[in-house]
Amino acid sequence: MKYWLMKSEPSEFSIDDLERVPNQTEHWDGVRNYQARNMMRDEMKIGDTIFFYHSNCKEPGIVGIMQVCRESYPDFTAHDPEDKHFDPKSSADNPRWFMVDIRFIRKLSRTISLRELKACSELHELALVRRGNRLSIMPVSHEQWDFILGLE
DNA sequence: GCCAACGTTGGC
DNA sequence: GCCAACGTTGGC
Repeated sequence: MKYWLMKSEPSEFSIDDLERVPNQTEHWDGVRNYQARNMMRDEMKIGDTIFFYHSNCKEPGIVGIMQVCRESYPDFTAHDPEDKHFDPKSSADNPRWFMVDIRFIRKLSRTISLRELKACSELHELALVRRGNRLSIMPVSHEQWDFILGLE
């Protein structure tokens, strides 16, 4: 089983939104970055666990845990001209973008902030805290996962 | 709202 | 294939 971190702007979709959604399950649509897509498409497996990260907000940080409950399939929002993430270069016949479904596991008892994560020498290899990082999906090692949960 | 750091696009 | 221009991300 692998570990991941996925970012979402809480003004778009927050951990509270995920907790409220039917079955507490949602598709992770809208990823339009090849590196992130490749990880979802090729590496994410059912049962992998994921940190839910709030980005571009007042207190950026890890706020919860979720789990992969359906492996990759085409991101159909790319084919809807009305959708914010519409991509005319993707089609149902030849999809360019993929997504997985994820299920809410739990909220953390507190936000583990980016500021706090940056201050931990144990996490210097984590893509999230590396300079200029913009990846919206990234792998987390088992050691990093346990360390971060130990901060809670 | 600013802006640095990226990724993508497209002319050549 | 290079690279300038442009668009986006996301912390601050």
